[in-house]
Parts: sequence; C-alpha cells; structure tokens
Amino acid sequence: MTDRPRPLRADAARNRARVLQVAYETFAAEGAAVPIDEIARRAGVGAGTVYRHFPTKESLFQAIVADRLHQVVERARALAAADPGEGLYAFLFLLAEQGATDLGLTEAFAGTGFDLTEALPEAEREFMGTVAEILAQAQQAGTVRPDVDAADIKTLMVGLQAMHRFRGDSEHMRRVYPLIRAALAVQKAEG
Amino acid sequence: MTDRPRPLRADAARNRARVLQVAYETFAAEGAAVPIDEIARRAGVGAGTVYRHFPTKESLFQAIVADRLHQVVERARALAAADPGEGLYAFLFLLAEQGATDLGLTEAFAGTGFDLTEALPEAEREFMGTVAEILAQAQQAGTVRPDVDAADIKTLMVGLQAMHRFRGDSEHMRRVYPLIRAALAVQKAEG
Amino acid sequence: MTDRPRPLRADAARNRARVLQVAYETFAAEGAAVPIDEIARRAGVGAGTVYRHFPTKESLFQAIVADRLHQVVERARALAAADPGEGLYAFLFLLAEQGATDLGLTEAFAGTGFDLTEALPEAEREFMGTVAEILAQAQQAGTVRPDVDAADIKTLMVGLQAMHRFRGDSEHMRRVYPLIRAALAVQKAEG
Amino acid sequence: MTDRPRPLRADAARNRARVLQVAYETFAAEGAAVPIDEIARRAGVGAGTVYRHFPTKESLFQAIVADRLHQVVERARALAAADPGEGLYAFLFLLAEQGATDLGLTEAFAGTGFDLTEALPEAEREFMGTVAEILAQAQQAGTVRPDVDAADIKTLMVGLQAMHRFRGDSEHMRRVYPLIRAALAVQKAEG
DNA sequence: CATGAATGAGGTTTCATTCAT
DNA sequence: CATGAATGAAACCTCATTCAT
Repeated sequence: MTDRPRPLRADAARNRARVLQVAYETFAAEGAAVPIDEIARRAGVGAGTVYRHFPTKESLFQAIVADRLHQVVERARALAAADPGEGLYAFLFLLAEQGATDLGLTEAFAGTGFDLTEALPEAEREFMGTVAEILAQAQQAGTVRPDVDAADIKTLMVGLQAMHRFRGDSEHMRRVYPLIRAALAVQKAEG
Repeated sequence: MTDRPRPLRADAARNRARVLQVAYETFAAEGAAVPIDEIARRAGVGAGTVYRHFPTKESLFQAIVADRLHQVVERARALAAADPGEGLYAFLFLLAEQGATDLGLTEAFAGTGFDLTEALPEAEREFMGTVAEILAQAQQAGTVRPDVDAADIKTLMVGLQAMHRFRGDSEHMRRVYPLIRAALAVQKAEG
Repeated sequence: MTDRPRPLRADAARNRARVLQVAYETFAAEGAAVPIDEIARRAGVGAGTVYRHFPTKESLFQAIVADRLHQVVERARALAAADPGEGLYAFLFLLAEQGATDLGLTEAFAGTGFDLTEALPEAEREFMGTVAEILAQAQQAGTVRPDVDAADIKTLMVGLQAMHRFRGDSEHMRRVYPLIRAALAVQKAEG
Repeated sequence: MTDRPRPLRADAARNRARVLQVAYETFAAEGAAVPIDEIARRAGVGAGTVYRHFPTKESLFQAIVADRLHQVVERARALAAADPGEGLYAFLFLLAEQGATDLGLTEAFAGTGFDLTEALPEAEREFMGTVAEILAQAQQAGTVRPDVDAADIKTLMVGLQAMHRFRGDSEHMRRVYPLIRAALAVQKAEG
C-alpha cells in the first residue's frame, strides 16, 4: 500500500549508516573479496542486519559506489566553480587520490568485476555530465586542448587511479602530475 | 632461473610447459579467480600434477608473470635496437596492449594482490634495468624529456594498462596515445 | 476452544482473523515453507503481531488446521443430513478436493511433519466422531458395506487427498471416484 | 577427450555407493529437508565428497529416486511374470509398502517438491510402460476391469502410498487392500 | 499492543590443498 | 610421477524468533 520507502526508524538508520561506513572502509582497504560476515562483525551487527539493508553483496557495493560518486561529483563542481581553468586538473588529481585509498571506487571506474554503467546508469550519467561540463569550461579557459572529449578524460582518470594505487607514495605522484598536464595542455609541438 | 635442481624428465617438462601455457591463457581470459581444477582440466592433467610443479596457486601465478615479463623485456630490447628514439614509445604501447588481454600481467604490475618486487625481485630488476636502458636511449635521441626516470615510466605503464583494460576498444586508445606522447615529449610550454 | 482467557480487543481480534485467513491462503498455495515475514507482509501487519497471536509458526499452522477441520465437519453434517445414503461419499470427495488446494490440510491429515492427533486431540476427536456418525448412517442406508470402520474411511481420505493433489486435473479424478464407490459399495463378488 | 564417464576408482565407487545408501536411508526416514552436511557426517565423508558425486542436493535426490524406481520396476516384472492375474495387485501393494518407509520415493511419485516427469523422464517412461504392460496382462486374465488405464493405476498408487505412510501400521493396511481389490475388480453392481 | 529491525544458527555450495591409488 | 578423490574451512544467504521503539 505504502510502497514508497518510509523514512527509516532511527535505530535502523543508524545501523544502515554504520554498515555503509564500515563497508566502505573495509572494501577500500581490502578489496571486494572481504566476506559480508566480516563487515557485519566490524560494524557490530549480525549478518542478517547487513542483508536487511542490502539484499546482496553487490547491492552493498553499489550503494557505496553511488555514495562516493555523488560526493566526488559535488566536489568537482565546487572546484570548477572556484577556478574554471584549473577545475578539471584539480578534479582529475582529486579523483586519482581517492582511488588510491578506495579500491571499490577504482574497481567501479575501471569496470573490474563491476559495471558502473549497467549497475548505476543514473550515477554514471551524472558523473559523465559533470566531467563534460568542467572540461568545456577548461577548454574555453584555454587550459585544455580542444581535441579531447569527456570519454578521454574518463580514460585518463582510470589510468591515474591505477597509477596512484600502484604508488601508495603520493610523493611520487607529484612527479607524474606535470606529465599529465603536459598531455592535456594546448600546444604546438608533439614528441 | 636457478631453482630447478635437476633437469626435469621429458614428460614432466612437457606437462609443466603445458600447465603454464594453459594457466596463462585462462588467467588472462577469466581472471585470477579461476579454480585450479579448471586449469588442470583444460591442460589435460590432474590437479595433483599442477601442484607438483607449482606448490601453490600463487606460485603458478608468479611463474606465469615471470615468463611473460621475460618475453616482454626481450621484445623491448629488440624494439629499442631497431629505433632508439621510438623504442620507449613502442614498448609502452606494446605493454599496454598486452595488459589489455592479460589480467594476470596487469595485476602483477599494478600490485593488486600481488607484489612483483617482493615475489620476483630478479624479474623486477631485469625489467627495470631494461626500462632504464631504453629510456636513456630515447632521451639521448631527444624524443623523451630528460626529467623523467624509469620509475615514472613504470608508473605510466601501470596507468596505460589500466586504461587499455578499461577500454577494450583499442580504437579509443589510439586517441589516447598522442596524449601520452605529449606528456613525455621534450617541450617548452606547460599547462 | 477454551484457550482465550479474555475476549480480545476488537482490533486485535481483527488482526488475528486476518493473519489466519492470509496464512491459510498462503500455506495452501505455496506450502509450509513460506516465511512468516511473508505472511505478515501479505496480512499487512508486522511479524511481531503474528507472533503475538501465534507463539510459533507451528502454532499458527495448528490454528489453521483446527479452523479448517471445524468447517469441514460442519459441512459433513449438513451433507449427511441432506442425504444419509450419499453423505459419506459427498464428504469424502469434498475433502479430497479441499486437500487438492490446501497443502496444509493435506499434510495435517497425512501426518507429514504434523501429528494431528497429538497436536489437536480435540479437533481430531470431533472429526472422527463425525465420520463415524455419517458412516453409520450410510451403512444403515445400505450404500456402504458394513465391514469398514471410521479409521478405514480416514485412511481412504488421506489417499484420496494425495491422489487429488497429484492430479491437479479434477477431470481425471472423476474417473477415479467410481472406483472408490466400487471399493466401498455393498457387494458380493470380489476380484 | 574421453568424455564418457570412466569407471570410477575403487575407493570413489565405494564412497559414492555409501553416500547413496546413507542418503537413501536418511531421506526415507526424515524427508528431503535433511542437510547435506548431516548425510555426509553419517556417511563418514566430507561434505565436499558428496558434492563431488552429486553436484547439487537435487541431483542426489534424483539419483536415489532413479535407483529405487529401477529396482521397483524390475520387481514388478518378476511379479507379473510369476502370476499375470495377480501381478498388478502385488505390484500396487509392494509399491505402497515401499512408499511407507521411503519418503523420497513417495514425494517423487506424488510430485511434492520434485517433478519426476521433468527430472527423470527416462525413468518415468520406463515405469509407466511397465505399469501399462502388467495392467494389460491382468485385464486379459480378467482380474482387473477393462475401463481403467495406466494413469488411473498411477493415481491409485500415489493414494496407496499416502495411506501406507499415514498408517505406519501395516496391520491396518491389510484391511484396506480388499477395498482396493473391490475397486478394481470386474463387476456388475456399482455403489 | 503493533511494528519491523536485529539476531545468529544453519543451509547449500565452492575450492585450495593433501594424499591414497 | 600422475591421477583425481577427499577434505574442510569459508562464503553467501535465509528465516524463526526476540526485542527496542
């Protein structure tokens, strides 16, 4: 009768948030192979509680990714609003760093065992739309070459996340960022 | 290299090679989650035979990576010998493509659940030495900026593999290669 | 009958009746394996409410069976009153049909995972008493052989329910009924 | 290459037989709800061993039913060969008794949570063919009325099994058998 | 009293690894 | 040496029942 999800009871909401938080941390740290039982244990709830909120492991994963993605997109908008020319770079490097400590997000982006486009088409569209927006701004500002598109940016993002994950050391990544800037900069000469 | 105390009997050697080949293909195609039994079945041997040659699944994985790495390094040398200026680029893009169809190699490089440096220090050294070599040649030839080092190249390689894996479509990757060339090219202007 | 110490409050009584009705339909349609949560959902109440009225799943089952049995017995009396000679046959075939759409009742009769005599001795006695009555009437009317007793009739009833359940098709059962009549008819010859 | 199931190794065959035997007894005694772990424990093997021989619980169940059915059919033939007129009755009552101590077989026949026709069409065909055969013989011998067919017999069989299961007491069933004979006998009068 | 969230034991199934044949 | 059967520890998920809200 009242099919629309009523606001959760206070305690349930608390548990749901706690599970989400713990799951995020656990997946981020140890990858998607962590047992649900382990997440339940760390969250201090029974396994059944996890399954009440997220009927499958996959759905828990999705919820986390959707959550993260949304946050990331909001940050991207803020960065681009603050400095249209630098916005795209800031976004790229921010996301790369996120990926470094967030295996789940990385896997979602890279499509390793999780197809973002299929699982969360809404989130994917929102994400790509935002990328297109701040890319256009940067191109108008003259800081990014006009012949790259949003898909190229996503590809680079996947690459950057992998690099960041590979180099836990963010010291080293600061050496790499200028290379990426060079790759995207408006320029005449080519290697 | 020095871990086979006695030359294997002919049939044992044949089995070992066959398992290695099949395991490579299977891991590459279906990821590291494939059961050992499945590999044994495809290789036409018993599971016990796999374990005789490779005491753990991990060790089989290592052997595969070592094997691939060795082949890749040899190809890198050949490419660099043929054209010192282009050698590094050719190597980079070759490896990226390899990674696209070879989950095992990608994971080994990216250190996802497998630490190349720890597991196969010998192979890692050989690989890094070769990278350093052909990088130096390219820098002398003036096709690569002088302020990048071998570690940077490895980082880019990891990124490129991730991109390639993400974009099964190699059409798209041809759009990305010029960006990477731009990143590494000797240049004045920046961002 | 005598186990409700105080009359229930109106809303509680309504809930109880509703749960009973829904549980009957659900068990009948999908078997005893249906989760209590599902029944609660269909009844539009919380699981806790079900447990308030029926302390275990088993007890809910018992209540349903008692309910059905009571109805069936009343119908049996009516049939026998209308036509003493045919009453028993009508009752038999009625119950068989009931069983076809009512897994719970069938199981209760057949004693599959549920012992009617132990769980509901009262209801069992009432049922058997009624069977004895209408059997006696039929025997006096000369339509049923004198050497069968109420226990035999119950046995046949269990068999008929099983047959009916097996043949969802009631077309087919109409072929079988004459056989059962032949089995019970007063007769001279025997196979 | 050699896809045809090679003869099992001696120890494997022993285990398989043992699991089958134990599973048969356990299902017969306690129904299909018994956990596989319990069967494994009783058979003195690991759960994995059960799953090696029977990849799902369902398949174990099928194997048992197929086994029983085959034995039953062979016995039916023997009985009919010994006495064509009595063969069908002997078969009916034999199967009824089997069903009394064999919940699995009963359920398979009655189609309760197991569709014989779908799961084991071969076995079903063999069974029905045999029923048709010995029914025809009995009808020719004049001991069974000519207007019943094999499907009717199967229906009665299901009913008889249910009755037998209901009356653990075979004493009582001896009262019921004459009724069934009367039902099937060639006769003039009817109810 | 009603709700529905939480519990946690238990079910089926998989798979790396060992070991009898 | 090769085989492949056996092991048994998890993994995911369900559901009867309890209890905080």
